[in-house]
Amino acid sequence: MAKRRTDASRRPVSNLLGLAVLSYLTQRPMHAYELQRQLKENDAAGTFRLSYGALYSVVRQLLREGFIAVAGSGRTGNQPEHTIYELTSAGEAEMRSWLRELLATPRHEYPAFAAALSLVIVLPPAEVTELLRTRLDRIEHNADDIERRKDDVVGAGVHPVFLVEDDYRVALLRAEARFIRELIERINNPDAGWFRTWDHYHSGTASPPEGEQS
Amino acid sequence: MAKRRTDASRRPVSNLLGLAVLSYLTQRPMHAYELQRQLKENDAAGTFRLSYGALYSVVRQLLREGFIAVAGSGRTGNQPEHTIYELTSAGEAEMRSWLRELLATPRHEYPAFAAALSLVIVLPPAEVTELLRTRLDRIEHNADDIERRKDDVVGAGVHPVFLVEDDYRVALLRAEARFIRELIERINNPDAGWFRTWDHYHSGTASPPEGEQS
DNA sequence: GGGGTCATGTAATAGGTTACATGATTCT
DNA sequence: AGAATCATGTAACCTATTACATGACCCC
Repeated sequence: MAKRRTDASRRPVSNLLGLAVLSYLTQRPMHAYELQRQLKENDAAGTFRLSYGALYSVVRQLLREGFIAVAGSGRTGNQPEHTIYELTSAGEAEMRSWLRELLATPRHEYPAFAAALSLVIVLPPAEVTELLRTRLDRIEHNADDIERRKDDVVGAGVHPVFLVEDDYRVALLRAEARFIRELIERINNPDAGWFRTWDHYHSGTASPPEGEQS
Repeated sequence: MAKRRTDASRRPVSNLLGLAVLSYLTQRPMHAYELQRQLKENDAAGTFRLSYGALYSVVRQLLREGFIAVAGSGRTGNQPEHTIYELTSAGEAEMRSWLRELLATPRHEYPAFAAALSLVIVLPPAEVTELLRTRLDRIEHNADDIERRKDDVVGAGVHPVFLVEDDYRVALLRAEARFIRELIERINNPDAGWFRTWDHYHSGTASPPEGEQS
């Protein structure tokens, strides 16, 4: 139960897998391997970065912070024995507070595509256009896949409230697709004069990416 | 120059800060502190997760992989001496290949909000609505801020091609705002029957989040 | 001339990823 | 009966974050 928040605003367990674990333990006590199985079944793997090593890590952390506790041990068949964990009341409080924060407060994230865009000037515009077309295709396929899968699950009787993350993903992917289409337009519209800037960057003594430089 | 890719598809330096460093070094050799200054000036801090510790780490890795090389050392005034790094041709190749990949291939990311949405059923719908309203507000402010800042910079004479990341961010934020508005509608539309599912989850022996369970 | 902030890093720690281990089932 | 996969973890390694260090310069 080590309380040592350097920064009062940060949570003692920061990995979001921890939140998933807490919420799954509201159902009933489980052992680590079972948590993994459940997470996989609900393909939470699309939402949480899930690896068995990480899972063990967060379970240890949750235990250290007193958010979960050992509820005994068990064994199935002749498989290795395993430790069973249960949610504590501190853990339930943490889960709620964490969820509230995540819902209400947008956090600054660092999508890889934004990074790439910020440096895009180092590649020639024709190549960039080509690469963007490829991405556009893939993005649209991803969105279609998610939608299809979701429809299947809903068709199988699951209420849509359990699949809002999918809607969210699709909304973002569609928005990205629109953005890319417009970007391709802008790059290749001669009136916008992007080619000139590009050429200038490549020929002269280059000014830095994003460079507002003398 | 340790080459040890367990998985052929993964890059030996994975931190995106490394890409930024490579691209900045195309301009001229620099030392680590100067890189940091440049990155801050172009507020790349909004795009790359930037901390001085991480920067040093990445520089070491790039060096180890032969993507950059020591180009001597220098000193300004009476300040501590510093090591100057330059881009190698391997480094330039890596930078281009990396950029191409980032542009063409969408990578699966794990936004915190998606995680929260996937567990949203554990909070009562009225509270969720309230929290979402708060987020909506903040999202819109964020988008406005980015746009304003971008307009300022463009107004100061920088070509928009150097600020596409901002457009991208704004596009995603606006899309998220739309999504949240619709979600609030859906939650509170009695015809959609979300309340019933919610209540049922909270009353009975709870079924798991996302639960397609017997 | 003392207090802050700039310039330049190093060191300690903790978190996450990956590889490895090993007995039980199940499949063919 | 041997191969593959399941069930259950532990250990090693690498990375990233954070704290600490220390001399210069600058402002009041």
